Amino acid sequence: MLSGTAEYALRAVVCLARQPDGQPMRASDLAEQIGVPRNYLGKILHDLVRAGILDSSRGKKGGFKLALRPQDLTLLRVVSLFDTIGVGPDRRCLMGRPECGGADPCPVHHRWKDASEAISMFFEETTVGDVLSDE
Amino acid sequence: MLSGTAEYALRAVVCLARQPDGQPMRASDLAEQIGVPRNYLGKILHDLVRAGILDSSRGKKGGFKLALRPQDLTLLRVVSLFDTIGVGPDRRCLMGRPECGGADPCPVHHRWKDASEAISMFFEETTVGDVLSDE
DNA sequence: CAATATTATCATGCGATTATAGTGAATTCT
DNA sequence: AGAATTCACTATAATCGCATGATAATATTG
Repeated sequence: MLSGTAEYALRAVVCLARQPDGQPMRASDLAEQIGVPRNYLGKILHDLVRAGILDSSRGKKGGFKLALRPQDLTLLRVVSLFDTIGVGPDRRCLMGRPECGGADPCPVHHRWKDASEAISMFFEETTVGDVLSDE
Repeated sequence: MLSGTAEYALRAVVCLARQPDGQPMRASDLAEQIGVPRNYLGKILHDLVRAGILDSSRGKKGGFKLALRPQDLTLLRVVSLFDTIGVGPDRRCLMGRPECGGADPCPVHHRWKDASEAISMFFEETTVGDVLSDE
């Protein structure tokens, strides 16, 4: 449902959003806290920086921090860097019928569309702020 | 959203369900019809046989056929052989909190559950018979 | 029984994802 | 200035899913 890499990214982002005053956090600490191999997490964090989701700073008091307010960062923006969520524009019918679309849907087309859109909507509409809301 | 293998299996099963009188179909014919590499499909079909979804017979008039009535075969039973759909019993929280369950859900737990259950429900409640219903 | 057709199974290659190692560059502190 | 710390980047290895090909086992037919 979600690749390991995407899930790591999500946890890292949420963990950073919990930092008081947006204080930066070192990659090693982050890796230990969320249980992800240190070097691998480094690569993921770097991807997040290049996407503008995180800011990084080097040196003694450096680390990673969120570049946006949590409530402005959707889960989709994080996850879509690593996975393709939901049914893309070129996604064909579940049953492999190329002609299955608006005009000539297969019997299960609508039910499948509803279900898969529920997933897309979740990632589109949920923000990191929502995840934090009760802590 | 669904692995290639699972999708192949789904198409093969649907194709077999369309056979008149449950006549067996050879792996090669099936492979050609649904556009899947012959040898690879053989492996998938074998998996379906071991799961009790298909019957196979060797020799001159052999082939594969459904072992159940289409309306008694859910898509979940086919797909779950190859993919894990939705949130299984041991599936941890989306955010990686081991304690996230019924009693102490994280803020997005319910929304995530609703969305992912829409997918599970689709596969659980849709049968091969449903897919065939308009032909 | 022999010939043939078909599934069953194993061994292997390929590519994407996942993970590791190591070097270089920037920042901070003394 | 110099040392320590930390991210940036590249190269490489390990793992897994996907796909192919060849061979063995089994059933049907005559």
